[in-house]
Amino acid sequence: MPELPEVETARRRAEKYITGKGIAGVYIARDPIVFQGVSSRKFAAALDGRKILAVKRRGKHIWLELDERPWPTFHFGMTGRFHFYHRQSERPKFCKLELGLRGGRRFAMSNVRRFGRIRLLEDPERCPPINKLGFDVLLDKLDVEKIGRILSGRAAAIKAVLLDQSVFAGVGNWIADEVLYQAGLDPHRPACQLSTEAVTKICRCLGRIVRKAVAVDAESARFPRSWLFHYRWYKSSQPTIDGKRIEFDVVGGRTTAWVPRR
DNA sequence: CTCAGTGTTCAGTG
DNA sequence: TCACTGAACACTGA
Repeated sequence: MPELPEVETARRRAEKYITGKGIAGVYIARDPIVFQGVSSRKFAAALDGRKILAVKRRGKHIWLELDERPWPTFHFGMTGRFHFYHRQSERPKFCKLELGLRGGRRFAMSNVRRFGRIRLLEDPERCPPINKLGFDVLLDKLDVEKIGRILSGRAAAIKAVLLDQSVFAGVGNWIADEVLYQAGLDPHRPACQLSTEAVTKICRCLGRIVRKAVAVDAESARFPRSWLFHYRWYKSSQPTIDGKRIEFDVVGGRTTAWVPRR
């Protein structure tokens, strides 16, 4: 589910479905990994009876603003999802948290692989990990000069730096590869060697890709046919795009699909 | 049966 | 302290 467009889409759906609703009934799964050891009693006590005022996002993190603190804060990991439904019998598999809402609706987060996290924070925006995040393409203006300065101090491959949440909040593996493909840049290039022109291109492509993905509700089938995204998954079959071979390397610890120039 | 995966964090190194 | 690398985390589906 989980790069910026998917997370923003989940945020919008949640905003529409649960804003203004009162919480009446909380289910918390016993899962010390996802809840990082915070007891289910403490969680339920913090949420039950509260009113949901807003649903906010920064990077890949989402939190609910309630009428009283602390506030629940979600990270999807690789497999986290939100669910919206009415009957308890529809509770999803691997449900970690379910809120009953006044009026009969239910809201839940599931997480198969347990890389996701649900935290209880006094002030999510000012607490780690959210206060450590860098530029969020949708919330912040991408300041090319500032970003250029950051990149000039990083010797790691640009692909690795694109994945660094303290620089580009919300960018994940497919967005990083898509940006570099559309910008015509080699993912192995040390970030500090990029020209101003290359940095400008990265910022432009990043903005365009994320906005477009959000505009189609992060439904990948509606991403433009020209995007590398559609061709990158068939690793074993030597895929091509536009007649050019797609290469697969591990860069920044992640599988990287890229197209050598010419 | 084996392995990779839309992610983060932490230990270890330089 | 900082930048960086690689492993660990947990589980499913190809």
